[in-house]
Amino acid sequence: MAAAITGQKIRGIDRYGKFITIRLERGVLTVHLGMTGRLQLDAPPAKWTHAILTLDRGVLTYEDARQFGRIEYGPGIPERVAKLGPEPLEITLDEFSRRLKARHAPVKAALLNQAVVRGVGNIYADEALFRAGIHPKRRASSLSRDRMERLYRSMREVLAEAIESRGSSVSDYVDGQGRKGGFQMLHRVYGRTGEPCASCGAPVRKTTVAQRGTHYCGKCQK
DNA sequence: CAGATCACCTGCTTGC
DNA sequence: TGCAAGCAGGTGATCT
Repeated sequence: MAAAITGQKIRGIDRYGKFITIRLERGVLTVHLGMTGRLQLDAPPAKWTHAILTLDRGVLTYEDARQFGRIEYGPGIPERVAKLGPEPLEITLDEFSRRLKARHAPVKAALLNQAVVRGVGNIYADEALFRAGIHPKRRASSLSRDRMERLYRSMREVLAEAIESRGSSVSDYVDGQGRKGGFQMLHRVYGRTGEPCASCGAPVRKTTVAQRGTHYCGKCQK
């Protein structure tokens, strides 16, 4: 990969779901941060730095303690990435409804499934379901038209607000400039197990859906 | 084919 | 204090 990309200019940087795509002159670097990956400019090499890209101005490093992330290089984005579902901030309500209606899995599992929509992760699935008043284990196909619309709006609202707050720093997340995000302050259920629900006061509960920790209000979410 | 389960890793917190 | 277990922003392979 080093030999293939050396000397190429960076033509643009975009995002595709949870993937970061760095467009070069003859190919594309496709990056996924996994759980603990970080792309940083001018950060000194550390214990878990796996890639060092020397640029004309500065050094771009990839650091990842858990090593769940990856960097791929090819003529375009990989096929398995290209065929993921639509962007949640671009999809229409009708298309969103069609896709969820086709899923028998718990609605939270469907939201996390990147083939359904691309980009919704564990925090934002929990937060969107809370705002929509929908129980995470309810079958996606069982959602009424009204609930489907509430979930659609909540998902987009949560993502837009999280982006505005530059993400959620639950433990160690920092952006490319090394700054922590601020959305964790606005989480209503994620990481708030046992605390009173912001809406009704009942304690926030925690369960498991699709092998992921799942936070919800048993009283507000049906 | 959709859905469920497990595997991949390190590091931090919790409980005995 | 020490140590084992449990848990964490996510996919991807492999089962049923």
